[in-house]
Amino acid sequence: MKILVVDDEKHIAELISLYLRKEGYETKEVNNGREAVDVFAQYAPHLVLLDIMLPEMDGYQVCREIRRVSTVPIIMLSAKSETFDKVLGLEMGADDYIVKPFEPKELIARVKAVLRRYETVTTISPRAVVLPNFSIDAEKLTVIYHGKQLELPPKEFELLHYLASHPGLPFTRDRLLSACWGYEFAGDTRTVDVHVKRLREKMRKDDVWQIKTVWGTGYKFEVNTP
Amino acid sequence: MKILVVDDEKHIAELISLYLRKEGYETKEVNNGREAVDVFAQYAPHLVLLDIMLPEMDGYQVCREIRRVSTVPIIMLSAKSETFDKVLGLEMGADDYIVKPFEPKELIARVKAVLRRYETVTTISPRAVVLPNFSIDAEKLTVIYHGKQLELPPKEFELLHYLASHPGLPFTRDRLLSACWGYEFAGDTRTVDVHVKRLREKMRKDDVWQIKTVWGTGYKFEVNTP
DNA sequence: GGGGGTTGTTATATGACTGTTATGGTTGTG
DNA sequence: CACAACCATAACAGTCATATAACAACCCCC
Repeated sequence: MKILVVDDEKHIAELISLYLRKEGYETKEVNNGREAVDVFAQYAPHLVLLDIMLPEMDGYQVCREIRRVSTVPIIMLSAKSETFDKVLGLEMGADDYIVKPFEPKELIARVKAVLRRYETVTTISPRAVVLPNFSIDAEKLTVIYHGKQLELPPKEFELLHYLASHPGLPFTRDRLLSACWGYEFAGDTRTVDVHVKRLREKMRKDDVWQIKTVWGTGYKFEVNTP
Repeated sequence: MKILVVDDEKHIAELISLYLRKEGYETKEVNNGREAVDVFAQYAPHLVLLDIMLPEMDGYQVCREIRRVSTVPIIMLSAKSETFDKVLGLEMGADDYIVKPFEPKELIARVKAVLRRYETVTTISPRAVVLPNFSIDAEKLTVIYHGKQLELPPKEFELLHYLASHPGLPFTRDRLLSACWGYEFAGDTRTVDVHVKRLREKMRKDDVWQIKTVWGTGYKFEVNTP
């Protein structure tokens, strides 16, 4: 389980990291808001610990940005002296919050609780897809790929989005045609091949995912989990 | 400060309006959901008071529709008898909620609280757009562009303002037409193209932002963040 | 009424995207 | 190992969305 720790005070971020690593989590630390958003897309963590007070972009804004593309659980952090608005935090999509200073125990307990809660909820239909160096924002109709914003033509976007929304599942060409082109599409099924090719040549070979050919059936979006 | 009051019972809407006007707010009242969404786009209020039970489209749906295009604060209203789902309301992006019947005092207090919170937190208000060498003041209806005050025709201004208020989000021509022209506009969608062209030729190519064409969809305002 | 500026429409040009086809390569099968 | 079925690729052509330009209608303020 990967956790992204966002705090402008380096030693605090490191301290938190330490607690989490002790519990077997993998962590990454960043110290400002903009970086948090960027690193989030690259790192694709399973949980985000997010301080409110940050340079450049505050925690609420970071939270909202992340929520644009992901339903990843977020825990907000705030110093006791800062006024933390719970309603606002929840509105922006935070899952829980912790007031600093906190006991290591409490931190771990909340992290575990949120992850447990999240586990049960997110099995269905993500409107946005997030993987390391790859995320799809269905609302903005864009793909963030290795830090760059990729603008794909409509059909390619739909196809990639559909496949990526159902990782591991193979689809027949007919299925893909009716899903992305519509039922009334009467053309050749080779059309799908061509679009897959076009997608493939825009993507690197060394990603953790790829569009695989399922011989005799069609295609699937596969994520390697090493 | 403009407040949009949405309630299907006319006399209740009027009553609420009365309280608010007494406090110096400008108000507009509508009595059903669909109208609320349309009027919202035209009226561009600073806050929305939104009843849950509405004909045609309930308050949750209206809330979601508004959240598609704006971060304006929204306060939900519900009769005590109705089951108001707080979580659902917050998920849809509401900022607060009030149970009817309520004291005028309470209403005003919450309105003020939400507006205050909103003011302090959102560094970029959707009513004013600020970027390097480019800022829009929606109150004064002016654009400051590379140090000069640019006088744009009304329609061009509204279009630019609407797009710039939602950076990164693509809009269909129909959506732009109803947002900037009003829902009664019956003309051709090509109208939008022409206005975009006119805006583009008034702007430099080397700005940090631009109006981008989203093929198959419409247009978006994009800010480059290198 | 006349003139400048604004707005909406239309026709044409341009170009992006899409689908088809042909060819050659790959995979599985007997 | 040969064959058939299937798939990858490239190139082409068609289609559709958008850009552009030119015109017509409108408004409003003198």
